[in-house]
Amino acid sequence: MVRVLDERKLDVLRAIVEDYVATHEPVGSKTLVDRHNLGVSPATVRNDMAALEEEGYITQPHTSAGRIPTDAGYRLFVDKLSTVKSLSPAEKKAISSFLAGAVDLDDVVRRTVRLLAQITRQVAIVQYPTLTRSSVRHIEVVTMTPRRLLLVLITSTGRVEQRIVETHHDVEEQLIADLRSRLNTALTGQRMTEAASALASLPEGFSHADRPLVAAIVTSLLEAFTDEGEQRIAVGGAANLTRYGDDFERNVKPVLEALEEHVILLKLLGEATNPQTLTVRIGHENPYEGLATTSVVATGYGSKSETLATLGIVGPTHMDYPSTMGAVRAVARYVSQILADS
Amino acid sequence: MVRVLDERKLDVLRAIVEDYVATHEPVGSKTLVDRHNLGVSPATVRNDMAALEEEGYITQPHTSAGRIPTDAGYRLFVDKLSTVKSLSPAEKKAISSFLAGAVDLDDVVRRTVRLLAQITRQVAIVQYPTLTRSSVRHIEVVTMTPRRLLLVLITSTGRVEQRIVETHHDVEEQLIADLRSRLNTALTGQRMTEAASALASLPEGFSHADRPLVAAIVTSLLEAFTDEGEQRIAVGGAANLTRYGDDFERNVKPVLEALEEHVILLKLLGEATNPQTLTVRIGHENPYEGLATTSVVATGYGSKSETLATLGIVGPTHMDYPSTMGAVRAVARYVSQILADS
DNA sequence: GACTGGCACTCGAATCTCGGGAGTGCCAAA
DNA sequence: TTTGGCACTCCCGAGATTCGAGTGCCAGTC
Repeated sequence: MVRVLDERKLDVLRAIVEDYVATHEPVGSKTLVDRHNLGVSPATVRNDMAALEEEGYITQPHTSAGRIPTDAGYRLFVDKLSTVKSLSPAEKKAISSFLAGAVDLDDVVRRTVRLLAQITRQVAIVQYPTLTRSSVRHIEVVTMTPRRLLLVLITSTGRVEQRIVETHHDVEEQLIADLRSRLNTALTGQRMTEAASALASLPEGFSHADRPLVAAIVTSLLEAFTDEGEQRIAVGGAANLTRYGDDFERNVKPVLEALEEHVILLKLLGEATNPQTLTVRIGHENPYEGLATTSVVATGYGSKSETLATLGIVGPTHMDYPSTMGAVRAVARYVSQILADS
Repeated sequence: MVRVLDERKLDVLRAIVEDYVATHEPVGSKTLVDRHNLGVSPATVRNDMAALEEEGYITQPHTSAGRIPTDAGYRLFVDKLSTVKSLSPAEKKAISSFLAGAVDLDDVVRRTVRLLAQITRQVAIVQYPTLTRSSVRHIEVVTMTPRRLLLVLITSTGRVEQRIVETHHDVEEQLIADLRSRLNTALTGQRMTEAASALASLPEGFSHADRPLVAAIVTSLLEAFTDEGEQRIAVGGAANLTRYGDDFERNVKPVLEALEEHVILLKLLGEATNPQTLTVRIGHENPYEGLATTSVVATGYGSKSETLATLGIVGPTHMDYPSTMGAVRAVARYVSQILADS
């Protein structure tokens, strides 16, 4: 009965999505025919619209209004009806030179967030490279006060992690030096997971008296290795939330709240995919109530063989998917490239 | 002619401010007399109101509406008519225990922002301790690749600053070790400003061939010492912007934009005052257009003798000043205390 | 069978009207 | 100087009305 594949019906859906994204107003059959040259009459379009509504791709805010796409409509649009839009050479140039100016990892992330927010005109989210996927570059032990040590962990990705360890007795410089050299001998170059297990046998090499201190340090480092000290995330472009239109309370507030909860953000970004694959979550597909009118476009970044972390944007469901996806993909690629050079 | 000091007139102003802050609605003479026991008739209050309006402390949104305070009105209220409200013992306890759980400087700042936003229900801003006011605890030089060095600067306040230095030739481990020890001998314990000048003579101790590298490192460190690598700032509680009422575009958007521009934020926070003094900037007093309906409450934190940095909140001019000021002051004190213990 | 023009119908958005009421300013009296 | 009285202003909200974009359906044409 229902012709699933009807070329023109899909054209109509595409036109509706494009129009609605551009105007943010329900689109009617007449307008549609005027604006896009579909080569058929409004009446015909109306028939198709009725069918599309029947199938759940579009809906009417109220009788006698135009149609707007449903989440399912956007989904179909993204999956079948659109192609990711590449950036212009000028834009690519701008991205690459802007990122190239970064002085350290923090700076790379900060710049990336800024850039992504600016290009997409949406809220940008960038996760810092995960610790577990990198290896130990160096461990430093610094005496702050005689009873307080600062551990500094430097990873292969350039990330610096710090932990404070309190002791019950004054610690001698000699012991610190010893610790420092043993830690580095044992751990440098190891991947985080391996390093964690290598730590276990560390206390053995020390005198009985020093064991408690060493144990405390081991605990602290383990914590650092296993990312227990939360994932770091950078957010930018919150001012773009203005673009949501009105109904601030319902649309914008939940997003602002989510942006402050890194746990939620991580869920939104989802499992890191490789840089070739874009994840798009539309409206209700998001694992967080309150983002019913919000979509997430995310992708992983890192080397070809290994994804370091995820970045993406958050915006209203009625965003320009082809351009946004293109921008996210491009930025992810350039960041990967910059990091690969390190 | 104009009696500048009229006790009752000030009472009326106080009542207007308090009422308006509570209800966010223009307040009329009748309501005012009902709600606060002023002991006079509405007619009398009306006379006072007319005078207050004449003097520029209150205004009418339109004829035949109640009055709302002007910026000048809030200013007078803050300066003369209100006393900073202390927190309850329970709240103090909560603050102190929440902050005590912090594991490092970053964590202290993150927790502070969160706390401040939560207590005041406003947007919180916390500046990281300024580098220039702290001293060098330790400098670490790490080889990342043979031609790429990572400098890690650890300050007395526990802040960790990193810089990458590229070289033209491979660098030998021996040289690195030499550098590390000389840097630390020369700089450890020095204040940033002194350290900067001590750096100048560093290259002298090295062979001619090594000079370029040492010079590059010196440049990089100087940059780090002098805070050129921008001030770090943490922001939280943006979701509280909902509290502004409507007119999103005019009130909320500029604030969101300002929050992303650290340069602007620094100006807003203003010169660090000592922890005893609260700075309040009301509406147009702010050095940034677009914050006409916004006030800033800020104060410094750090030790008694020395202010490390500034923290504060940003909110609508019609905020509850006594409570907000109390909260900001309290948080600043507790943070100072936590940091002093380090 | 697919498309089209025509037509009656629906219903939200914008405009208007209008009365109620909160609030004001002014004045004369206490 | 304070107060009660009073006329006046003007915002706000509740209908009432109009307007028009958009729809669904149907009969006619290719």
